[in-house]
Amino acid sequence: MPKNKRPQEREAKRGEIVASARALFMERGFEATPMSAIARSAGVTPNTIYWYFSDKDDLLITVLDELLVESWAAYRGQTASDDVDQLVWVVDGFRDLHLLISEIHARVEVSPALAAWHDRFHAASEGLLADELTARGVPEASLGPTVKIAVFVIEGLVTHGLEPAQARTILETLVAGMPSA
Amino acid sequence: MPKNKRPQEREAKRGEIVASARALFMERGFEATPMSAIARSAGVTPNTIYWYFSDKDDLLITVLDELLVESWAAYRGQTASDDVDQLVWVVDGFRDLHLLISEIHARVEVSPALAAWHDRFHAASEGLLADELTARGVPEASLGPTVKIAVFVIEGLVTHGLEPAQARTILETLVAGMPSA
DNA sequence: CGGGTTCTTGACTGCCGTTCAAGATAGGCT
DNA sequence: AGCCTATCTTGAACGGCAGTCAAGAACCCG
Repeated sequence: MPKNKRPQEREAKRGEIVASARALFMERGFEATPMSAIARSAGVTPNTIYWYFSDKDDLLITVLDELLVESWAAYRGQTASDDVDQLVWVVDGFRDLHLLISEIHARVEVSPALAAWHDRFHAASEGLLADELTARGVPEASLGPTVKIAVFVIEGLVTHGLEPAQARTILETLVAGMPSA
Repeated sequence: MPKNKRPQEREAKRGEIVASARALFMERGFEATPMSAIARSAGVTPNTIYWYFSDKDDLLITVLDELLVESWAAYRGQTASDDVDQLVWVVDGFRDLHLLISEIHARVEVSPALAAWHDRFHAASEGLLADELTARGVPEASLGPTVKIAVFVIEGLVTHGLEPAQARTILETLVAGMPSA
């Protein structure tokens, strides 16, 4: 195309690739989705994807960033009544990402770029949770460990696919055991 | 070989394959270990492995069973002073398995055999932990959720590779928040 | 010393992520 | 108008992977 191809068209095609990848990654998982399937779904040859993304991990990270931005927006617009309700809401939101979440944790050991994304994600969400728990009266001293525990429980609930009812009970027990001022 | 080849030799070769697989799986992880590397390390052609094991997952499950038996024996022989010490001991034992543990959770979604193993493992270890916590005074009513929380925290600590000191602090906070009689 | 089971292997298939070099496209410049 | 060149697309190919297959080697039992 032209020297300065209108970035509109470029971004449109790029966006289609990301959308296809996102849908397939969420539905079948990362490893189970070949580049060829993403390409087919986006109406493109596999090679074309490599013009827009350096490799499959790069595409995954782009998808994850997109999901992250949307989740963040949804979180801001969420009506958090109870403490437990808030955690339940988070777990519910992650539920259809459980395939990806498990695979991310496995791939972190093999893809430095993904490891960096994972670290950023944890830092951000733990910071958010820390604010929330501080406001709820968790003392500064035990804040760090309490945040980690909550994060690990959330991850466990999601990756092990526990039923909503059971997840709620567990989160209630978790909150009941949190240190308070 | 013979009709009834002395099972000694057969088991010896099978054992060598398992030992090689175990070492490589633990060192590099499951996905990063090709069958060819296991074969080379065992002094065998890749095809030979398929005489003893139906596929790579079958070999993995054999390795995991072996590790499980040894862990169980070590657990029985362990001197559990404190509550926290006990959990710290468990986390320490799992530490060099963190590659495998992450990969198991991802592969559970794709390999029914591995999923079955994972379920059995959780049932067994949660049963064990339930006994332990009951003896420590956790009331029957909140036993289930408390066990799940502990398991998820242990898995989180292992897969995220937290430093021993940090892990201990987190486990202390966890135990402090457990319901008591 | 044959025969049939147990074991081993070389050759192969199909799929994967990724690379490469050739081609198509179309604005900017003269 | 017509070339230049950067941008984009693709067919073909590579190397590595898990797993299959059919031919062969090994060796106890009759």
